[in-house]
Amino acid sequence: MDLSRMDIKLKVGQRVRELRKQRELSQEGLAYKAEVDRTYVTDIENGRRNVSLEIMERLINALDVSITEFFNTKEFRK
Amino acid sequence: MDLSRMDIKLKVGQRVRELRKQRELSQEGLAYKAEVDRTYVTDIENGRRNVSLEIMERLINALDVSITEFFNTKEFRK
DNA sequence: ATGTGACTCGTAGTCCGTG
DNA sequence: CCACGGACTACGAGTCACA
Repeated sequence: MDLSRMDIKLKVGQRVRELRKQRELSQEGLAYKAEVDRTYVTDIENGRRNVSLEIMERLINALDVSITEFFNTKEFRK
Repeated sequence: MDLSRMDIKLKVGQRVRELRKQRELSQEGLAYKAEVDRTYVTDIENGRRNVSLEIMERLINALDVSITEFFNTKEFRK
């Protein structure tokens, strides 16, 4: 898979899923912590939503990671 | 200034401005490269807009920096 | 427990100006 | 060159029934 050409929504979605699983959270659990709808998390993880900064912040906080860490993977390094 | 409590929109706005000035671009020049509206860049830099991922990607590309690097500052490390 | 289509409603994002 | 405002359109936020 060519990471450099993958859509940013997909990259973010995969990163959310990766971190969520590391924390052993369900989509429902993450949704609760981030105060968003369960089905919205599904959409985000599957790259179907063009999320805004404020939602990103809530997800990242709920995943208990810094913004820097969230984007510190090879997928985001181009 | 307490960086940890500063809103993500303000942090992003400041980072855009910082990188834009390093590149010696005007807001208009950046807007042109990122294919967004001139007035929208003003609002973003001043932390008034809740930008989406796709617009973020366009701005970051226009600033010629990776996503990882964009968020790799102490403001985003919490 | 996750995924999907179809919604409503507010705001993201554009375009016209001003000082 | 930048900040700001008004008016507009497109799309993100947020929810639901159903699978």
